[in-house]
This record gives sequence, C-alpha cells and structure tokens, in this order.
Amino acid sequence: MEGSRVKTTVKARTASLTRDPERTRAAILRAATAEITANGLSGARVDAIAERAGVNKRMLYHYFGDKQGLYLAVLEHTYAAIRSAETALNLEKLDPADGMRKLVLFTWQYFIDHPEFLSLLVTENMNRAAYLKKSKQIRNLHGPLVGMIEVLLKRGAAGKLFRTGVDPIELYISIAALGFFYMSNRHTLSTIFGEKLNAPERLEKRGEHIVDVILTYLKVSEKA
Amino acid sequence: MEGSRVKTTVKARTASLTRDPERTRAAILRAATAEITANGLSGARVDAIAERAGVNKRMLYHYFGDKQGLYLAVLEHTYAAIRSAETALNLEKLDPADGMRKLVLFTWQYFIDHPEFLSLLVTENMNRAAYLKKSKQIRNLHGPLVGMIEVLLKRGAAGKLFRTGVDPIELYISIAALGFFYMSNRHTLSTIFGEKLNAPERLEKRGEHIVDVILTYLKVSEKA
Amino acid sequence: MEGSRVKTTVKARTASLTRDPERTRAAILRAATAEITANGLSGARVDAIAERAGVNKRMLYHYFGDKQGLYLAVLEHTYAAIRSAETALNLEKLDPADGMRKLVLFTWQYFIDHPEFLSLLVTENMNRAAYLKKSKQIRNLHGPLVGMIEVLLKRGAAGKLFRTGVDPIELYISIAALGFFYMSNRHTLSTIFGEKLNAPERLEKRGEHIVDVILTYLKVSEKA
Amino acid sequence: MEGSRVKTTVKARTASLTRDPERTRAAILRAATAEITANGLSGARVDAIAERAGVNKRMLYHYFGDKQGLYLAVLEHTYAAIRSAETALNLEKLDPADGMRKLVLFTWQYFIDHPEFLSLLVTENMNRAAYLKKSKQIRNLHGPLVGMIEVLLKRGAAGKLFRTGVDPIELYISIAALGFFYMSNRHTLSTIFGEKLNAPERLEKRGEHIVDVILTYLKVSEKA
DNA sequence: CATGAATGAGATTTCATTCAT
DNA sequence: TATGAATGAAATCTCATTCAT
Repeated sequence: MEGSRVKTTVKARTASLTRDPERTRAAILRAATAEITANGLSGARVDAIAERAGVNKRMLYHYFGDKQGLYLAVLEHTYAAIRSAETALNLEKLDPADGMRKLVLFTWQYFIDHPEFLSLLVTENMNRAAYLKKSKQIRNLHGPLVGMIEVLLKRGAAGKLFRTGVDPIELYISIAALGFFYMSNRHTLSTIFGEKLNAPERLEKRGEHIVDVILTYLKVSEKA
Repeated sequence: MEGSRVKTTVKARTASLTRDPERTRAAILRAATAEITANGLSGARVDAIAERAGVNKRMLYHYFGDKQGLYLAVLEHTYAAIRSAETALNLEKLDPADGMRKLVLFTWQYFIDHPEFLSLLVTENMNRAAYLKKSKQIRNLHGPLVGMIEVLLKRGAAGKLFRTGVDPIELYISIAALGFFYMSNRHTLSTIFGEKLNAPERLEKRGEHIVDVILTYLKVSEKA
Repeated sequence: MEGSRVKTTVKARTASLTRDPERTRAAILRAATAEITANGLSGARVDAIAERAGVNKRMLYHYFGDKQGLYLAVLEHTYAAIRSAETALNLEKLDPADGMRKLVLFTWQYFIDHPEFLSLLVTENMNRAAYLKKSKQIRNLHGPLVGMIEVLLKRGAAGKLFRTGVDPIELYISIAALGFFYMSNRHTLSTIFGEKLNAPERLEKRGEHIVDVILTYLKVSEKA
Repeated sequence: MEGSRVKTTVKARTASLTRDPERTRAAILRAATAEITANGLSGARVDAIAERAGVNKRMLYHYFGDKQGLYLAVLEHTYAAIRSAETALNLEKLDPADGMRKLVLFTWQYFIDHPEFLSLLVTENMNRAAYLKKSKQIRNLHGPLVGMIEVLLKRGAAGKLFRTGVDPIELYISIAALGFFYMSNRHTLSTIFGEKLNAPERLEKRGEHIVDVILTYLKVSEKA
C-alpha cells in the first residue's frame, strides 16, 4: 500500500552542513515541516526527512529526541510564525473598517502563502490537538489576537459603523474558516465542482468575497 | 512512536458474522470508516479494522482488494450519503430565504452529526484528492447541489430579496466553510482559545451565527 | 564492540514449522531461553532468537508482544520447571537426614543440568527482579518449598537428630548458595584458581562437600 | 525495549575536570564501574558513562581505547581492591578459629560494602571469563589468598581444632558462596520468599549463620 | 466463505565510534 | 587535552499482504 505518499528528490546538500549545529537544526526543521505537511504525521518518514535535510538520520534524534519531538518543534515553530506576523499588523492605527479588511486579507493571504500551516493544523486536529495541548508556549500566543479583534469591534461599534454584540472569537473563526476551508479542501472542491480553485484570479476573487461577507455582516445594524 | 493512534475495544462480534456476505461487507465498511476517520489513511491499521468488524482479516482483501480499495469504498459511501440527504431537502417548495436557511442549517447539522464525513474530506485532501479523482461516481454527484443553489439565488434575486451576481459555488463553499472549519478544527481552536467549542449550546449559537452571516450577505443589495 | 556475544549456527529448521502454533511457540521459547541465558537480556538479539527457532522474526511479536514479554515468558517457564521438579521429590517419606541429603543433591544436580536456570536468575537479579515482581504466577510458587523444608527440620529436631532453631529460608539459601555460586561463577573461579571446576569428578566431589557442610551444620547440637 | 536500564542524574561536574589527566581517568573509571555494574556490559552505555563522569565521550577512547578496554580496566581495578584488602588481614597472628572467623566475616562484609564487585563477577561470568583470562595481572593475584587459607587449616589441624583433609579452594568457594549468592540474588530471593533480605539486622544474622556453618564444618572431626 | 499463522519489506530508534574544530 | 556534532551499522518493532488449512 502507501501509494499516495509524496516523494521529493534529494535536496543537493548545499555545501555539506558540517559542524554548523544551528544550520543543521534549521535544515531538519524545514525538511520535517515539508515532509509532515505533505504526508501527515504517521505518513511522514524519518528517512525522508533526513534525506531532504541532507543530514544523517541520527541527527534528528540528537536534536529532537524522536519523531514526536520533531513534530512538536515543527508545530510550535509554525504557529509562532503566524501569530508573530499578525502582531506586526498594527491595526490600532487604522479606522475599524480598514483594520478589519486588513486583518481579513492578511489572514487569507497567509493561508495562500503558507500551505504548510494549513496542513499542520489539519494534522494536529486529527491528533485531537494532543501535542498542542502539551505546548504552553503556543497556548499563550493567542491572547493578543483576540484582544486585537476586540478593540476593532469596540471602536467600530462606538462609531456606529459595526453592529454590536459580536463575539470576537466567533468572528475570528469565521474569518479564518472562509479562507481555510477553501484552501485546505481545494483538492476535493476542485474535483467535485470541476473548477480550478487554485488559479490566481480565482484566489483574488475569493479574497474579495471573504471581505465582502465579513464586512457586510459587521456593518449591518439589525440581525437578519 | 505512534503515540496518538486511537484504539477501541473490540466490538462484540454480533453472533459471529459467518456466511452472510452482505452483513460482513457492511461491517467491514463501517469499521473501516471508523478506523480511517480516527487515524487517517496511513494511520489506519488493517488489523484494527478487521478486529473492529469482528471478521477475519482475509475478508477485507476478499471484498475490497486492498487497503486502498477499502478506502475508496469508504469514500464513495460517505460522499453518497450527504449528497443524497441534500437532494431530499426539497428546497424548491420554500421561499428563497427559508430555503437558504434550511440548506445552511442542514449543512451545519450534518457536519455535527457526521464527524466521519469531515475527517474523510480532511484525509482525502491530504491525498490531494487522488482517490476522489478516480471515482466518476462521486464527481457526477454534485451537479444537482449547484443547480439547487442556483435556483434559490435566482428566485431570491428575482424577488428583490437577494443581491444579484452571487456565484453559487463560491456561496456554497462559504456555507460549508463556516461550519466545516469550526468542527474540523475544534480541537486546536478549543485549545488556543480556551473555550469548549463542542458544548451543545455553543454549537447551536454557531449555527445561528452562520445563518446570520450568510443571509445578511445575501440580503444586502449593495456591495460593502 | 560487542565482542563477546555467543553465536550459534542455525538450527536446521526441522520439517519447516508450518501452521503448528504450539510448536512454533515452543520453538521460540526454547530459542529465547538459549539466547538470553547465553548473552543476558540486553545482549540477546531478537534476530538471533528467530534464527535459532527457525521462524520468522515477526512471529516473536505475534506470540509474545515484544522482547520483554518474551523474556517474562522464559522466566516463568524456567522457574516453574524447577519448582515442579522439587515438589515431585516426596521427601516426607524419608527419614530427616536422608530427606535433607536428597534435597541437597537434587538441588546441586539441578544446577548442573540446567545452566539456563542459573543464567536466568543472574540476569533477573541484574534487573533487580523487576520482571519477577510482575509475575504473580512465580511468586506463589514458593510456599510449598519452604513448607517442605520446615517439615524436615521439625521432624529432625523432634528426633534429636538436628539442631533446633534453624530458619528454613536461611537454610535453603545456604543449600542453594553452595551449589549456585560454584556453578554460576565457575568461569572466573576456574581462571583465578587455575583448576577445571567443570570436570565431572570435580562436580561429584563438590556435591559431597555440600552435603557434608549442610548435614554437619544440622546435626551438631550446640552452636560453635 | 530497554525498559530496565538504570539511569542516574548527572554528577555535577566538579569544577570541570579540565586538564587534570589523573582525575579525568579516575572519574571515568568510577563512572564506568557504576554504569557497568548497574546494567551489565552490553547494557552499559558509553554516553551514560561519559555523562556520569562529567567528561567528554572522546576521553573514554583516549584513555581506554574502547568500551572493552574500559571494561577490562574496571575489572582489574575492582579485583585488585579485594585481594589487597584480604592481604591486609594479617591472619597469621591469630589462632586458627579466630583467623577463620575473621576471614569469613571480612568476606561477607566486603560483599555487603562492595555490590559493584559482585555485579562485576556476575557480568564477567556471563562473558565466560573471557576478559579475566586475558589479564595476567588478575590471575597472579590469587596465590596468596589460597596460601593464607592453607596455613590456617594446617595450624588448626595440627592443634586438633579443625578436621583434616579440607581442600582450601573448596572451602574458600563455600565461604564466598554463602555470602555471594545471598547478596547477588537478593532481589529474586526477597521476591519469592517475601522477606526483605537487605535489612541491616537480616544481614547481621546472615553473617553469624555463615560463620556458624563454616566453623561447625571445620571443627567436627568425623565426616557426617 | 472463512480462519489466523506466517512473511518480507521497511519503519523507528539506538549505539559505539570518529572527526572537524 | 578537550569538545560535541556527525556517522553507519545494526537493533527493535510494525505493517500490509499472502498462504495453508
């Protein structure tokens, strides 16, 4: 069996990574991210990771303990990246509608640019978030995100621009959902609908649609 | 490794399934669905499926060829179920807004009631829809769904109830997205936000939110 | 490293052990006993056991779970053998001195005939009896042995043949010690003393010596 | 597997053993003794030894060649210690019975105080004394011990205190056996008999028992 | 149709030892 | 002298699949 694993040709071991621990570690992490997001945790092969990274298999164990430890490192690294990018948005300087639009588009673009983030979330949910629950580092990362959205909503409501009573977590889940599902399920969706959802113009159109849905929802004063 | 596979106690082999081909086949399919959706395709164990089904391992091969064949059967069976349920909705008899509300709530409820459907889509997307592409049966299933939505939109636009120019596929993806993402990612979302997204009252609230978002979007005449 | 492992040529797989589970299980157990007693638990190789047994390596895991499970089975099997042989001695029919002589000589002869028993005890003590503690089966095996000795001592004391106040456990340990140490340490002892302790006439002489030491101790009425 | 290896926390590397060859060597030897006696030769880990010793792994190879060389050094060092302690007993000044008692008690106490000596003998016997045979140094160490016992026996026989015809080697083996087996097998013995053989008062009682057995044997004039 | 013992290939992990710095 | 990253070989264990009955 195992007919559906994704294989990749060996990365020409750039300049033979001798005696540069930091670089070796990073190479392993990068390779593991690629292999795990392509094949899932149980589908990922330690051999393949080592080969991709151009290092001896033994090194994975040296740096990360075991396959699970490596996965956890990948997870933490990947989560930290998006949350740190979000924090850099500086939405507080924009007016509420522009701030929200920026957040929505950023989120959408991030999903497009980082398919490994999507895959990893998918994998981790198949694990019932078992690893995520172990990582304090990650769990503490999300207060700022919610706070950011709360401020936008309050300012929008105060200026009579947005409806009131919106739950920031519910809203964020919707913002993420509209982009995440489209990207993470693009293979089956493209197949059943017979359209190339991956095409650049299609992606741009989708981004506008998401902004439209979210802002329309926020701007209307009365519930439907 | 393999610390995160989900195991289940053996299902009391109901009256020893000897000499009832149809029942044996169904038992295998049910067991395979459970095992695969719990652990993914590469995480699923043939032994575990046989044990769950209470049949001899050899039977899997007899009825389904190999693990991949079994997976394909599970996929087809699961997809056919939702599409057939949708067709039974008879939306054409309702007014556009009620019809849309019914479709949205049906979809949401279906995701709640059929976690195996979500898991299977997730798994199949990790496979880049390789199996789905092979199954003509499934691909031909989706014309009616799109047609159904198209009719609702046209009737709503004609009656000045809905905005015009809405792409039915884009809309369906959004309807599905708002529920799918919430459910499929509930483990990580619950963890990072520290809330129990699975609680019944939370699920009901989410359903209303989704209806709200979709109908608000459709009813507004001008783009935001 | 690992220069001191004991290897053995493959046992001609007698009549190819096809489809005879009981025989396969027994063959594995026999091979495991040989390999583990020759090399210790950590020195024993699963591959070597499979080869000795003439079965596929996979079978060890099929029948015994893992290497530790196999070791536990070996331990239980080996312990049960000596205790059952002891019970068959029927010492109650002999007069106390003859009974004691018989027990001592039996114990000594058993150690000569079953070097695997000695090796296994040695191995298990290096494990701090971790496996033995887990096995209720074995722990419950030793009441009869102590009882048997107690009866002999009482009858001997009642007949003024043996001294009084002898602790049966302490005595049994001495009986075992005088033979066990000689056999289990024969390699180093032969080396440092430059004598072949393994020679048959030497073994017989040792048996008489042990009987002499134990019976002299028991028969004397006053403490030295 | 490897569920039974004994691990220990790192010994605070006392003031970083840089540039003190003698100290480094001694630290390695001490650590190796601990690791090997705890886990056997094949169970001992080079990494663990280095960590225990607080030195770089490369140093083991520098000083001792390889793991086997290190083991041999441990063996020689440990054997030399007991033989040198024995020589210091000065038994020739005591009357035969007191001399014998002193030797017996010394041997017993030495086993109590030096569990690493017992473990090492056990390990070396599992190796069939392969290393010991290579070490002339050790083999030449034992003449004096036998001589010492011979003198005691002769003096005792001459004074009509001891029986005649006692083989000093056979006797020494018995003296050692009565203590060695009790200590080396204390884990399994404590388990099967359900008593704490390791308790201080139990150890003292055992010492008296051994003296009793040996002296009773020697003092009786007629064979049993 | 049904069983479950058996297999071979390959997965993860371990370990003594060497090498560049 | 000292470091610890790096290695290759080999160890334990897993898994889809086949085969004798």
